[in-house]
Amino acid sequence: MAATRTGRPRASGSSPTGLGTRADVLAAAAALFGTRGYASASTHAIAEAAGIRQATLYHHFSRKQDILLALLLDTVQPSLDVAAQLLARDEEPAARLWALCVADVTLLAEAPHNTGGLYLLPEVSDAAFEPFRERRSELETTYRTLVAACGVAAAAAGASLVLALVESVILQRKGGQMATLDATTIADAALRVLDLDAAARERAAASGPDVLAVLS
Amino acid sequence: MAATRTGRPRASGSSPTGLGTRADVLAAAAALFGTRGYASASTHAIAEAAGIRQATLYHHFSRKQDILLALLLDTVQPSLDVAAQLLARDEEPAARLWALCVADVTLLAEAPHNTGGLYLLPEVSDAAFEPFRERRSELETTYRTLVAACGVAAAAAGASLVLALVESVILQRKGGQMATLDATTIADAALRVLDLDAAARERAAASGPDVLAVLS
DNA sequence: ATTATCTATAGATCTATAGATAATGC
DNA sequence: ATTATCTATAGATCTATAGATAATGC
Repeated sequence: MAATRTGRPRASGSSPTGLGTRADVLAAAAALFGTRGYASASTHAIAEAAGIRQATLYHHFSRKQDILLALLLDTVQPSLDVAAQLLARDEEPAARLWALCVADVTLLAEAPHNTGGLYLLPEVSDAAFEPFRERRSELETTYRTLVAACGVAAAAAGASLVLALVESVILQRKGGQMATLDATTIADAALRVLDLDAAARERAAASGPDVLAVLS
Repeated sequence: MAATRTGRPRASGSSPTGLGTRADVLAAAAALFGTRGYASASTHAIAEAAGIRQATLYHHFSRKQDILLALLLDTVQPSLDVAAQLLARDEEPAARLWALCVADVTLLAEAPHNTGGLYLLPEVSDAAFEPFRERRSELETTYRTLVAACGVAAAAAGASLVLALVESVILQRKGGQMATLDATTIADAALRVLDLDAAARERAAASGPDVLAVLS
């Protein structure tokens, strides 16, 4: 059964991830883009970390930019999926926002190689990454919608602050510090930032875990 | 009086900033590092934007890294100055923390070319930028000290969240959106994140502007 | 004489393509 | 025959240095 693969074998070693060459390249690139930067992470260095020769990259990705684009899309998609589910439900908005924060913090905290931080690369403003920026913008819209539904007047400003708290995990990981903040701590903080009253915050934090539990 | 400068004249035009070549280079580099990234901003592109030839850069900076280092240090220094002054005063900690937040948000919001965001470049983890990282770490320590003095038990976690709110200005500017959040809004949010009681927050926000006013 | 600029370039990359090779699949 | 890898390389960079040049200062 063990899928024997077609094609010339690698010169040295085998798939570091054990998930195939595409996954090897993505993992290697995620690590290098995050630590050295996009342009400084050469296709040669990525290939070496992936256990293949430089030119073999181009059998899987036609341009270097496609590697970063794939990483960005793979990272934002799970957040978008959670956001879409929460937007469609009818629990209290504050409870759903709390659940969204917990889910996103968890995704960011547990993603290998801190891929959540890749969107901070200046190169992401390049036209090639527009498909990512569009989805990222959808995610922000969901935050804004939920914040508005919580009764916050300045929803855009509130959503910015909430997102800043959620993404503080990225900065924590970048700093190399142990993530001392757990997801619920940040979600609780988000509700305080929005200045919801104590009763509403307690209800949200109490029912939030149930909302989280129904997500697929 | 108009200081006629020595040295061969430029081939084309004159100092874009009007503040001399070093300032021209720093301004050009700040813009390009922020929009294209460190490695992708070639010394040729920086020089061109500064109105000089590529090789002339090296009369002012001996390595490309020194340009980024100068930008990073110039950006963090004013924050450190404010932080040191506030740490030495004896007003209520919450009022001083509020003032620090307002001062830092203002610096980040008004800095030309969003230089505050340069510390997010992956290349900053290189050994060459250790002098910056050390000062940056001092700034974080000041936040942590003030947060602890506010009576917050988890001071490190609290300081992380407060810094995330302050630095949300950087992300706002990166997104190209108009900065809809003003400094006091963010400082108020910081006190809520720390879960200070309403009376303490009101006192801090009331006396914060006076603390801010005495800073030199 | 000193300074800040310039032109020219060496040497070291780095991306992407061309074409060969070594497996499996039919 | 198809596939995934390999080797080799063209062409385009990019950083930093060497040395010339055109100003002012003494």
